[in-house]
Parts: sequence; structure tokens; C-alpha cells
Amino acid sequence: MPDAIPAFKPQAPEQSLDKDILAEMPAYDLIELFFFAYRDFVSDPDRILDEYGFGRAHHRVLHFVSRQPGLTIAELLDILRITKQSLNRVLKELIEKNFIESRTGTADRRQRLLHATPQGHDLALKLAKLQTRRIMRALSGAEPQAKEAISQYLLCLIDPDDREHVKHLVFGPDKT
Amino acid sequence: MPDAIPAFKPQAPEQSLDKDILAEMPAYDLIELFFFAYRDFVSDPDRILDEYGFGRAHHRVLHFVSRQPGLTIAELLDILRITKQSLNRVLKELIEKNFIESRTGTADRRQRLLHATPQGHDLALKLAKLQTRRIMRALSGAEPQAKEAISQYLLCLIDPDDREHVKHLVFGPDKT
DNA sequence: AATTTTATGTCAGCCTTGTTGACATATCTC
DNA sequence: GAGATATGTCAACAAGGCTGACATAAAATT
Repeated sequence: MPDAIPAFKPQAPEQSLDKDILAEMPAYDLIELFFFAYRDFVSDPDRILDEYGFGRAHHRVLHFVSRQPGLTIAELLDILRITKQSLNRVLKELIEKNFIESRTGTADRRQRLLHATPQGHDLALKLAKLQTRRIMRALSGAEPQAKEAISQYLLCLIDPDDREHVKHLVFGPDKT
Repeated sequence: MPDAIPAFKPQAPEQSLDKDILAEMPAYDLIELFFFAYRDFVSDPDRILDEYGFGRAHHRVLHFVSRQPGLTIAELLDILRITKQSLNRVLKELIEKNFIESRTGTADRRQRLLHATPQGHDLALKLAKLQTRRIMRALSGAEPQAKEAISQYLLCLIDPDDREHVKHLVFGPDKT
């Protein structure tokens, strides 16, 4: 299709060229940088988790429970997108080792409201700080607006149907 | 500690306040957005890989081999940071199913130079385009400089000792 | 009050993908 | 020829996903 329909050709030739290139040429740089960045980003916590006999799955659970005291099982499953059997395996260990506490719901007594114990909060904070250090180092050389651009980019990588949910989780229900 | 030691208080109150906040307050937003974005970013390829009986491990191998024809086993191990046994399991399958070809090195006949077959390139490209679509969608609303800021950010998240190596891999040996 | 739905827990077994350790082979280097 | 290097392979194990089936308590519905 080298010869476009005349009506389309003169209209915005640069943009259509751009579009063609983008359609043909994968964004290898961002794909690969994302892979390498994530690989190293999760490697910091790994070392510490090892000392506790925990893995990444435990980290994810502990993180979200610590961040949102009173989180229910159903909400956690929705965040992690794993099965309840997978969740239960690591959650049970976190409870047994006293990093998370499971309380029966008050309004709905079928629910379990999850809370991090002081020990749990300590570990979660320790790991979050480790990752924060890496983030701050990466941000240190950047312009002030960069952080906003990066947040926006990451948010828009998320499935559109889940974006509002994530916004809610990350920035809180207050911030519209 | 509401009352600071007088000697410290007057000295750069804004900056020290900033630093304190950063030291105390984890970057929960970027930590969590990174998690959710990565979760969805890898989910696109997963669906297609399933049809071929492949998993994420196969994807990673195929991607880098397709991107760098003639890649050796040692180089691939260095990129993926897994053991040769883990690599061999998936590589063997990719070769058996004719997505990758292993040629004996010419200069050093001990080496295996890996190449994607036409079928392999097709699949790799198909997956890369899927991910590119998501990336472009996320970038579409952003300022033109945003892409540069994001690349820079991701690059700086990578371990400093590996950064030059990754730069080399992603942007090519030519670009300094 | 009886029934159905919902939230959670649990058992059993399977798959992928990572790990370690040991050992084999071909080839290159000294 | 001896030793180092690049790769392949066998066996066993662990983490963390998955499915399917079934159990229980509490809420919701009829």
C-alpha cells in the first residue's frame, strides 16, 4: 500500500508516517528496560525475605495488608490476581509466624479482616524503604516533573478497567 | 522528638525537612504502580504463549535471541540471570519446536550461536507488538519529553554495575 | 424457618520455572 | 599433553502458580 488514497495523503503526512513506524517498529527499548528494571527492583527485598524464610509471594501479601489494615481476603485476591489456594499457602505462614493477624469481621462475620502485627509492619516498612531508596536514586537526576510523568505512564500501562481501582488503592479514596 | 536540637533546626529547614520525609515515607505510589503495571504488561503475551504451549520463560529466551541473532548461551545466561539448567529446559523446547536454531560457533566451536527461525521471529515480533501497543497507549497522552524521562528512570532503577551492559544491549553498541 | 448464596478454609495433585550438585564432552589455550 | 572453558545432561528439590472438590459458618432471600 505505498500509494495512499489522495484524500488521506496530504493530510498530516508526518503523523501518518509516525503511525506507520510505530505500527511496524516495536518499542524494544521500553520493553527491555522494563524487564531489567523490574528484575533488579524486586531483587533488593529478596535478600532480606530469605532471612525470614519468606519469598516474593509473602512480600506482596504483607505489603498490601500492611498498607491497608482491615483488608479482606476477597480484596486481596482481587489485587494479587491469584487463587485463594495460592494465597492461603503464604498467608497461613505469615499468620503462623506472627506477621499478620486475621480478625473476624464485625459487620460481616464471614469476612476475615487482615492486619499486620507490629512485627509485620516493621518488615513491610523495611522492604518498602529498600525499594524507595532505589526509586529515589533513579529519580534524583530527573526533573521535578519526571515523577508525575512516570506515575502517569505506569498508571496507563494498567488495564483500563482496573485503573480506577488501582488509583483508589494507591492514592486513597479521597483523592479524586 | 518535636523539639529539634537548636544547632540543626535553623540550617536549611526546607531541605532537611524534605530529606527527613523521604527517609521516613516510602514511595508507596511508585512501588505499587510498578507492581500493577508489570502485572498487566506481561499478561498480554501470556495469553498467546499459552496457545503455543510456552510460558514466560520461553518468551524471555525467544525475545533476546530474536533481538540479537548469534547470541551465545553464556551471554543469554548473563541477561536472564538464571542457571544453565533452567535455561536449557526451555531452550530445548524452543529448538525442538523450531522457534530457535543453535549453530556451532565459527571462531570458537565450543560456543552455540542462537538464532530465531522465521517462525521464531514471527512469534517474537507478535509478542513485542502486543506489548508495544500497550506502551504506546500509555505514552499517547504524555508529553514528548516523557518517553526520555521514563527510559532514564527505568535505566537508573537497574543495578549500577549492570547499567552499561544493559545500555549496550538495549540501545546497541554504536550509541555511546 | 428453610433455603440459597457468599466468604473463607482445606485437601490433593499437577505444572512451570527456579535452584543445587555431579558429571560428560568437545574445544580452546598454554 | 594439561588445564581451562563452553556447553549439555541427569537427578532431586523448592516456590508459587493452577484446578477441582468439598466443608463450614454466616448472611441474604424467600
